[in-house]
Amino acid sequence: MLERSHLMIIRTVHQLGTLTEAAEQLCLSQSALSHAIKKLENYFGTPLWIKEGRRLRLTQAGQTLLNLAQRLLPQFEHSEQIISNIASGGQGSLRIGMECHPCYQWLLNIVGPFLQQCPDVDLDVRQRFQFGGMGALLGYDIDMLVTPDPLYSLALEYVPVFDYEHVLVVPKSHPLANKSWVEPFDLSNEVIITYPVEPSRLDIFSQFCHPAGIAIKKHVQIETTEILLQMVAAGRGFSALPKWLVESYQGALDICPVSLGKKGIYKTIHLGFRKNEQRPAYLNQFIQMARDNNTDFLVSTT
Amino acid sequence: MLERSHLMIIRTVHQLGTLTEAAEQLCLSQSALSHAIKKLENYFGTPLWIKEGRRLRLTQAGQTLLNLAQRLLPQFEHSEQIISNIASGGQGSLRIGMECHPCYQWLLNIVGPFLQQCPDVDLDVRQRFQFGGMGALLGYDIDMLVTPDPLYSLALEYVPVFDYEHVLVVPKSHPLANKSWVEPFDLSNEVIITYPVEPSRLDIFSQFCHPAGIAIKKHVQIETTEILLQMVAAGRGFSALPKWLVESYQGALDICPVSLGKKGIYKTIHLGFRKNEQRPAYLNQFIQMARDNNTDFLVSTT
DNA sequence: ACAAATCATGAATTTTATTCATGTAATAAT
DNA sequence: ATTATTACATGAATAAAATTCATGATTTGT
Repeated sequence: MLERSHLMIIRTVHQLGTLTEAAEQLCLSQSALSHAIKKLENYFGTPLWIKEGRRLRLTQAGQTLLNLAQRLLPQFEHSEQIISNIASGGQGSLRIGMECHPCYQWLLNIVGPFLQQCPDVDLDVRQRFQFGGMGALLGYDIDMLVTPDPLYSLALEYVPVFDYEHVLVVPKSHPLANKSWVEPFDLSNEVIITYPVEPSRLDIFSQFCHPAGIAIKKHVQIETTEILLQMVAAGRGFSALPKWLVESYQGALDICPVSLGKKGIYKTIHLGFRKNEQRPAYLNQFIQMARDNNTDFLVSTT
Repeated sequence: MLERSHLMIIRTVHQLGTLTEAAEQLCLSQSALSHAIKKLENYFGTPLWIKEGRRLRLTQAGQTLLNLAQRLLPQFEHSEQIISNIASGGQGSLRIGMECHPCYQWLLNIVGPFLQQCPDVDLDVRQRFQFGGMGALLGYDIDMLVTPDPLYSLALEYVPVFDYEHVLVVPKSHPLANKSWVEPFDLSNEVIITYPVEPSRLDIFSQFCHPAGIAIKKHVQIETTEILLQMVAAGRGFSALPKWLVESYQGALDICPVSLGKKGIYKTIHLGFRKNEQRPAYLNQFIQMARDNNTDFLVSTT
């Protein structure tokens, strides 16, 4: 029968390229691995690799197994980790997925108190998902999703936990800094600096510029919030971030938040979960803390 | 190390309730199973069941493993099936998910020719999903989803394959049968017969009655199309179905399609797939056939 | 209290996996 | 070309693991 150890063989061989190296990593002799593979191929009645000279190439059957391995092995590993946590007196583990950079900043304020109140819970935060945050939830790669854009699914439910205004960030010295809001055409011919994500997922484009038919001058992508805001302060462009985040940096940098449109753009961070599934107590605890804590840090400064 | 065989033990014991029965189903002696369990519990350092008299109850760790087993074992089984199909000269397998009853009727017309053109492909059609059709796609429970209501996801893509009008079905003898369309208030105080799904997913309610603030007299749910239409013909109520489906029964039953609203309600069946994944040739073949065949059966009668 | 059913356990046995020693084939170096 | 090197395959020997057998302990229903 196809076992987990076989999947590990498939994955390791694929990763290292040669049986000898794979055997070493798997703590097996080369001979043992060779025997094991032969037996597996025999079991299926089809080769899993074809040997092109010294190179190994997966057959279609082998590819199928590799896909399976890459999906299932992480789940084995995670469950084993949960159980060893439980075995050593812990409560369980919580894997949080983040779909936006500002969410991460927000999360940091919740995580500290949570870890203190639930010291027996293992925490893991992830940020890149093959199939998006929703796919990660449904595929059991994460247990909770933090997102400002909850996508509907029958199988998921979302809890709103925090409202904020999404604002334009301009240098304090810029004329726009004195206005209380900007119009889309104020951004034509400006440089916009954002986190490196798809433009379609950036509200400043999808909610503000594009509906008004405004094209910007240039789009620059920067990974870290600090550098991004320093670029803005240096007059290299504008950005768009949560207002609370901008305000927390206002003491240190010459930047200024301005509303996007007269009414502003308001967002709500949601926590997403799989529906119809009994939640561990610590997960409900997390939700509770997230809802309670949602104004504590609005005045904090970095 | 936690192996597939352990997951099978967990699942079988949970399913049958006693170790003795489970051992039999697993083709093991009771003793062997007992030893295996003891070893596993030893490995994790925590019991997986607590014995309450003769009854077994899963611990939290055991519950974690049962969850894992119920998610992973079907995937093992499916991959093994695919590979044995490949091994015996086949091409692969295609698991199709259906989110609506009319889709099923539509699918039947495609499946026949497809099986003929791809005799080496195993086909499986599924209709109930724990996390909805989208969840089933993302969770690798199915490879293709047939749905008239494609839900957006970054990780999925949809191909429209067939347009149809969703119409009201009334008995031929009813006064409404002579009108070319009905208004929502025509349905107030009427009985509506539908397939047994959530009312929110039924277009006659969500797209027609509810927006107009119309409440119906009674909602009856019936599983099979034939019986449902016989009920309509017998004057027991109205229903709402694809026009082509109604027309295919008009020869046999005294029923009549009537448009919902002056403009009618038009739907499009979509095929959904995981994005960013290389598709087997037979899947593209299926899509092609689905798009080509989409008018062939509009004139057929049952 | 007794019979029936269920699970646990240690020792014996069988099965399975692994290693050792060696062979063969492909590639790289001289 | 020849030789050295690296990588994989194979059969027999060995080590490890799982399974059975025989039996004892515990719970449940009558």
